[in-house]
Amino acid sequence: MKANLEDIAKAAGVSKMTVSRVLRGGTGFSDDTRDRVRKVAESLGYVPNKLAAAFGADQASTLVGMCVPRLTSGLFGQVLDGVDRALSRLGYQLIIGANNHSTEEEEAWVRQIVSWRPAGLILSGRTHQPGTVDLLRQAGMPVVEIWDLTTSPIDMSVGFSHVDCGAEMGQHLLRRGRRRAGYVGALARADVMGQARLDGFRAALAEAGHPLVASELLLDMPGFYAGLYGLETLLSRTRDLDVVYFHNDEMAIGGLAYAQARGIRVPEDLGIAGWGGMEAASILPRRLTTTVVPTTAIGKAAAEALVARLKGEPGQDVTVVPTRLVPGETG
Amino acid sequence: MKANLEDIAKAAGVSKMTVSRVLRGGTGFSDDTRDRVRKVAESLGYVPNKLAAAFGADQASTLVGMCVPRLTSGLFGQVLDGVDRALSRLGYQLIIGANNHSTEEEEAWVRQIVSWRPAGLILSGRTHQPGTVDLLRQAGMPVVEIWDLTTSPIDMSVGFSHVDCGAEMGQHLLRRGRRRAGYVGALARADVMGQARLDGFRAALAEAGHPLVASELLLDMPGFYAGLYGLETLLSRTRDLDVVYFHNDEMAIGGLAYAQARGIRVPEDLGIAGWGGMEAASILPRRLTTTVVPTTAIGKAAAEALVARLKGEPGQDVTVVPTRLVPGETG
DNA sequence: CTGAAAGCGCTAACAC
DNA sequence: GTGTTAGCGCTTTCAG
Repeated sequence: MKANLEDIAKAAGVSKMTVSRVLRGGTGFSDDTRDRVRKVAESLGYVPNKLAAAFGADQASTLVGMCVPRLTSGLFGQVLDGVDRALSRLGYQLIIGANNHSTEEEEAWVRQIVSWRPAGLILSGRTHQPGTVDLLRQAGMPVVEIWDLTTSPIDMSVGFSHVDCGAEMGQHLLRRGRRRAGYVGALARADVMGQARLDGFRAALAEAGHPLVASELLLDMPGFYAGLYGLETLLSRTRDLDVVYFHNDEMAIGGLAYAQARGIRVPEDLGIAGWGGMEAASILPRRLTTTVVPTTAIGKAAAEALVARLKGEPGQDVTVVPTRLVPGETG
Repeated sequence: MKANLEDIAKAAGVSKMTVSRVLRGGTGFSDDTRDRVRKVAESLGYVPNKLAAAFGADQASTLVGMCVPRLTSGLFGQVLDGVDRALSRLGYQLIIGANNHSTEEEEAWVRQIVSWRPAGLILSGRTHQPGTVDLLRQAGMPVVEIWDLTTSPIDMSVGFSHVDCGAEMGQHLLRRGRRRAGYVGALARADVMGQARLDGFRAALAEAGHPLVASELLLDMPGFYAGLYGLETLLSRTRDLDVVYFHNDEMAIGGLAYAQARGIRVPEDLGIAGWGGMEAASILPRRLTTTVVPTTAIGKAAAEALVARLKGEPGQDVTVVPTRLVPGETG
């Protein structure tokens, strides 16, 4: 990794500046010069130094940072995919981090990343440490908050309302005749967005006069086994339920497995509903009642909003993406 | 984002160098100076510029690049998680990219990332473009190839043998009395590691005198629905199978769903086996026969091997991680 | 169309 | 314990 612009310039008999212009595909050089410079660069195995470029220029790199709650979440994997595709197409590189549902960890990550002078940041959720918000406002760098809708973003927001998701599901289950609902969650209270769905769910039920009967908030990660175990625990406390809403589809599918193992008929004896819209929900023998979230579209929209802002193009500060309740055969 | 070392130096009445030493937690300053500098830095809202630091120092940043086949793969999400946890603990930041199972896309990504002068790179798979290998060797930067075992890595390798995975599963199914096996894959031939499992599987069957009866290689992503559809397609061509090996667990579970929908009894009428060890495999009414891959451990080992190399600590060039065939109730 | 000069913010090396 | 000097590789600005 030795050759730099100077080396190429010498070998090609031009100045550094001309080499720089040629290699960045600018204008202001003859075809002859261009060909000569390119050939020399190639033969020297030149690799540009973006560290120097970003530093020397105006301090803004083509790095974009993105912080997600967990890297093992299937939904966030899809969001990341949407972001990555859009960003790499536009010439940016993606730095990622996980905050483990902690705003403190998020702040630590943001401090690290901001010192790389990224072009922008994508954060998950609307809840942050005050210090994080101060830092980002002061840095004046484009920030997109995704996943959870906020009407007063730090800068921009792409998301949907978790409260509404929960409320809609509550109303749907009530329409289906369910009257005694339970809830199985995970991550304790660390996941504010899961909490928001529970809040919406609870409020919708209460409003209709059929309040939530019982809930079980596990400490675990929201996986298949947690759902199975969570339903078992919930039912050991209260048998008298006619439907259970789960933190997400993985857990709901775990709940389904428990019901099947115990001979509990779904949906006859017990309704089951999930959230997220994982692919497996639609191929189950009985399709899972769930809320489909447009994950990849959110990622794409976030990346594009960020880049639009960087290019000075007009764009919306708040983008609401629609979720869709898909009635299945389980509730 | 205005304050720099100079500003702090002036306000604290010391030199830039002293500020630099204090802020990096070095030695060579009085307690008094330290406290004063820290206070000033804090009050000025100083954010260090890693671009300048990495550039000015020795050209090696604390950035680590990692390229995975797909960001939507659950298994790679777990690997990323392992890498991220280890790396962030050690003070590095993670740049990611997806190559969509294409070595050409991988090379384009590597060229972008190398120009950020990362401390090291983690690549997935052992197959790369010649240009990629040349570039990396020339750059002399630590590289860990993960997932697919190679005894002649570019630099280091952490993985296991996909051929062995397939062979083991073939032998296991033969021991269980299966004689007419089929295979359902995805991603056509783009996924060389899935191909390797098929190769191993096929060879084990042939060796025992019960060669593979039929296989169906879909173009799709290896998901639940692809598995369902793939089994349907395979069986429409050949009814006479007593077991089917799938590209991964998602697809196997999709196959299970198809069998259930069609009244095909598993494992009586048809055995089903997957690969990967996703959590859902173990909570199915009939636990899926599969191969468990230590995803997070691979990520952790890769990150640690990289950092050991950076610190000049001795380490192994090739780390073999064991996979484990878990006999379930489906095959 | 091309080049020279200046400087981005930081750190290594050395001097005091 | 602290300061000075030099320079990393590039781009911006301005001059020709």
